[in-house]
Amino acid sequence: MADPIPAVSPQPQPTSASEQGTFYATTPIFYVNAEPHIGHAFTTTLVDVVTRMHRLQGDDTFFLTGTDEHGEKVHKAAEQNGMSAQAYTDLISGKFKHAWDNMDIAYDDFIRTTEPRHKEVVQRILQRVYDSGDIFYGEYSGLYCVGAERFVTEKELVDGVCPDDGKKPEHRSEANYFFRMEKYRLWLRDYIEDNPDLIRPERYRNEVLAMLREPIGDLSISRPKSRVPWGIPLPWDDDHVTYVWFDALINYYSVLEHHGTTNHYWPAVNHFIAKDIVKPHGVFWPTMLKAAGLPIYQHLNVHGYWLIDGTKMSKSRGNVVRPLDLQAKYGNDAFRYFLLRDMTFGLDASFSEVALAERINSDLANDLGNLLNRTLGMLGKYRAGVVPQASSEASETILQDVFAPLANKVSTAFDNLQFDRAIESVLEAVRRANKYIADTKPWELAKDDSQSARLDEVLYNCIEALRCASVLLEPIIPNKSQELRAQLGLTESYTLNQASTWGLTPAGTQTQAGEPLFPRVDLSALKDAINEDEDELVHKDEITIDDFAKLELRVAEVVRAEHHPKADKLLVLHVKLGPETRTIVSGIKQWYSPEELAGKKVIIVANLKPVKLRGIESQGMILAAEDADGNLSISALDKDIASGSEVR
RNA sequence: CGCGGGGUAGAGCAGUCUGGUAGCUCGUCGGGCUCAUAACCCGGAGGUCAUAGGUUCAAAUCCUAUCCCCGCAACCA
Repeated sequence: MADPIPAVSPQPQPTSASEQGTFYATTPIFYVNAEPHIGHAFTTTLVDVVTRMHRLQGDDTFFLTGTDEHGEKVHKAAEQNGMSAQAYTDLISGKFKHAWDNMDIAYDDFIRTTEPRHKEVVQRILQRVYDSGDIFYGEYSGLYCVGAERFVTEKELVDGVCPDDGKKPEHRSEANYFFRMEKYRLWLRDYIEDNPDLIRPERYRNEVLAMLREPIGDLSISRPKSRVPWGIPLPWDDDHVTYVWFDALINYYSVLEHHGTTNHYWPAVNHFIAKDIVKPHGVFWPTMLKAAGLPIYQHLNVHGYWLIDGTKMSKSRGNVVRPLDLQAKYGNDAFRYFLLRDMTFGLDASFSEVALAERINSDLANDLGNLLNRTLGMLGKYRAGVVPQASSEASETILQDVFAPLANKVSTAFDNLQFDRAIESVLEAVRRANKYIADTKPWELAKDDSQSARLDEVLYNCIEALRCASVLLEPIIPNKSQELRAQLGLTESYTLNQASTWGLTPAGTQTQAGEPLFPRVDLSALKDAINEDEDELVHKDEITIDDFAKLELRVAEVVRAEHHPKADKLLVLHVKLGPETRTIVSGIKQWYSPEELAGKKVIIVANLKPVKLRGIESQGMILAAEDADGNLSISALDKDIASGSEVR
């Protein structure tokens, strides 16, 4: 592999452990009841990167994303916004599309489940499964909560009443169609046992296997149109619409049907999802496919969550940094690089602006960007910016040897979902190139005319290292990779294979040194800014004395307190308010024990509309202060005063 | 006993499946270099691998128990 003679026309060869050929990758279709957030952005970016890597390998790829637009919640959200369901879904779906376009997401198709091309396929598959006898009509009878407009389970009930509205649910039965999912449970279990790579990483495979140890029941797949009008009608019964999964999951398949490429791409389908939807994708979807007589997907790849600043996102602080704003602030490429580099696939990772900035500085600015800068700097000074002819007899092949196995290594790591390691291996090579410059000392070679050929060789090696690194990182930082090569004077695109082939930059190429590829982020300024933000208070709109007069604040004496029987974080306080007694449910269990509250006088909001909390009515609210670190302290009175006294 | 993840250097993490010299990045300290974006290169310091017990010639890794942290879900009025 360490061929000292630069290859002139390398033969393309498979570079990866994965089969060359087709690669079909999907994100989930995102539900349109909220705008895109970091989670959506991550999955989509991930799939974009993976697809680009396969394209670089020469695979025929297809990348699908889209939006899930049916269902009760969408219907309601549209009503609340005073819009038709269609107009509402158009709006939100457009926001997703716009976000992806802004982030250089190169999807091949964007499916919306409200499109005719999708509906048609869903109905066809439903009919097929219905005809084969795996869908049956049943009365779903259960406890229906009118206030919440949904069925509740026995388990959910709190003291026999609905956890949502605190009223007793009524018995109701509803006609539903069911998919005989349980019938396929043991088949699926065996299938997963026989295909260890079906669900990855292993922890999620184990999780699905655990689900399959117990009966999974049959899956309700319809809702009466009278109650949920926004959905795909069942082909054999117009009074019912398809419910959630039988509609949504099929998108992965319906798009290929629409394009007539099912046979081509389907066998290579890779689903990428976050860990919250493992069950539908790991259990519902394969049994649905099986029942429809379709082959099972190749891989279900499950990633973890991005935690914001380690734990919580605090609404009370004005400084909550929204990750998608940072994408705009630091640029798509740096943002993508961070997302892929700083998460171990399958595990949760922590997102923070400082971590992002540190990653940019160390990897992209200091290592990669600076390598380009110093190389072009020397080339400009010593060779007028023209790529020299490297000697045909290389005296050393250090860098060449470092990059030679890299395409394979990166490709294999990608196949194993080890994106962070793939990136790290490229950066290792970049660091090696920086060391190479320190070791060979081109600035000294430049002073000695007899070393001219040696200097040519060293400079040429640096340029090749940069070219190769840019190709290897292209799926992750597509724009900056091209920019890097543009500075090298290279405009053509390369295959992954050519990232491990030395000598492809033609001698005589005129380089175009430009702005630093990734400017360094001023970390101390950033940290100062973050600290300042923390000190700044965010004020609400000014109110008048009349606004304030609406509040009825009173002194209440806690008679006794107890743990809420059905909640982790709530205490139930019995307070005396002058002649009255009241029950107040409060989320302060983490900070106060029932014993220490007894006898305390506190300030409460006395005219707050009562509400049931986990089954117990709360008739007021205790005033308490919470700081940025989550410490909580309830209001206290300076001197003893009669309970019931009004506070102004 | 709701589901799940984690505890490895000051910080962030890999390594655990498959036992065999505890590793990476950042930070820090010292040195070098001057082509470069206060960069880059070399070296040092810093670890009872959460705890206890067990298996083993050998345990971060396998087994048992315990403690602590976190996420999801249900409720912080």
